[in-house]
Amino acid sequence: MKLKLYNTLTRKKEDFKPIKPDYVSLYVCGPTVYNYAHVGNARPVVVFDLLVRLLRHDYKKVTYARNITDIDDKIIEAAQQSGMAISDITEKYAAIYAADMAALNAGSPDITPKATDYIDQMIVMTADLIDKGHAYEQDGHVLFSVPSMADYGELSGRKLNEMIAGARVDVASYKKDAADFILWKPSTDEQPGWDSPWGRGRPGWHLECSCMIEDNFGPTIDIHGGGLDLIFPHHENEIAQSRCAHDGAPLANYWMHNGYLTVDGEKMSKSLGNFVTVHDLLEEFPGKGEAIRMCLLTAHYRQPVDFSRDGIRQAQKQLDRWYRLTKDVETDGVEVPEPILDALRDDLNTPKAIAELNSLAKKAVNDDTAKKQLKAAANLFGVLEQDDWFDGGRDDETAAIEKLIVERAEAKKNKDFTRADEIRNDLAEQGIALLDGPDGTTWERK
RNA sequence: GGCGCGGUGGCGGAAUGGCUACGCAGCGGAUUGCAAAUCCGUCUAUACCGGUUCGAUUCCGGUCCGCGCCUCCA
Repeated sequence: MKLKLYNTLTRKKEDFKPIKPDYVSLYVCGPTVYNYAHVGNARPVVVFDLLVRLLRHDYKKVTYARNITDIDDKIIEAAQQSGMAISDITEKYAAIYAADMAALNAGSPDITPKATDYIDQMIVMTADLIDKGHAYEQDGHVLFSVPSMADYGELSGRKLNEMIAGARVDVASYKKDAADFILWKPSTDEQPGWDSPWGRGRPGWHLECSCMIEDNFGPTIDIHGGGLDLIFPHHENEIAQSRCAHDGAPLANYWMHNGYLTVDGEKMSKSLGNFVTVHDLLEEFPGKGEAIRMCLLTAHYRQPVDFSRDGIRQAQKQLDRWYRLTKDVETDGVEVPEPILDALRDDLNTPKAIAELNSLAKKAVNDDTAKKQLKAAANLFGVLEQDDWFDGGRDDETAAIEKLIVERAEAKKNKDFTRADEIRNDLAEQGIALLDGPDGTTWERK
């Protein structure tokens, strides 16, 4: 089966055809680095990581870019409040972000462009848009002129007059039209800034993505991704900038947007305060990043996922079972079974793929080939990649546990079940479960 | 006000014009010194009202409920 993707631009599932037959270019909007990422922020990371794994399986070459926004008013604010230098803040949180996402088995993108490395390109594009009549300077600001673009709103399906009626916006005095948005804005002496034809200033939010895509890929990429909340205004404005700078060439042929992570049915967001950071969650579930990943993939990516610890526990149990089945299994040369690939090729139908994995797990009980296929397929899914799933991380305790297991075996031999159960219960209190099998006793950390 | 998404069993969550996955939990059994794990079996669902149809959970219309976006947001 060929890959099908739901395209936000057409609101339909479409057959995926990359610009070049063997190559796929993909750009996903990344974080603004001024604090910890929450679980909702992690959802697109996991979703698009899975897409990239599938694309790498099906295509010869894939280039995956995810940017880092390291210049933004929120970062400036964070610097003022903390007294830290801006670069210290952005480097610190970019590193934490990378580590937290890696714990969810989300691989590093091929390219991680930083906004501050693209200031020159942003100035060039801004000047170009002014030249082409799509932007204007006013009071030290440069604004994109939305009315100058005939088909503005194609992605979000909005019309200009409808938006203005919404009027939750205070229209700034320097805007000619309420919908116009900033390409470049002036900086005060305290604010970070770069010299430009319009004075010392800094770029607007949307511009970096347009420039990074142009610089790394050219005018048009295959897939552009991000969360649902980026459709408007961010992606709409990226399209406006890029298409007006590139004689109307599309910015991306396929636009993909993941649904929200919710908490009690409401969107998890920093402003609502109902968020849990990935960092904290990893401390709460040490060594179980894969369970968090799995939990995020239990629902189809365009559906909402309601966050709960119980969901993570459920995912963990599922993984426990798969891990037990594939212990010491090698996957050399084993192909991922087609039903699982086809489920993923159907617009990333992860629940279907998980169901197929489970049917494979059922078969794997007494079938070594199925065991290998299960592991290979799970690896494509981005799970079953840890060697220390059950005994993660605490080497200092291992010797003590094994010593108690020996003592208990001795006790059992002597029919001293009181002592044997005592050892079992003591270890259980430390979160260690003992499993008596035909070949002796093994243990798992819960 | 404008635009959009969704309501499936106790819970999570797919799919489909006819026979409704899969997982968790529950229940029964096998196994076990006990337990866990494992295996076998098993109960429960398509918000409401109309329409189209031989047949609708699926298509159409309406009602109710929940959520989102409308320049901070993944």
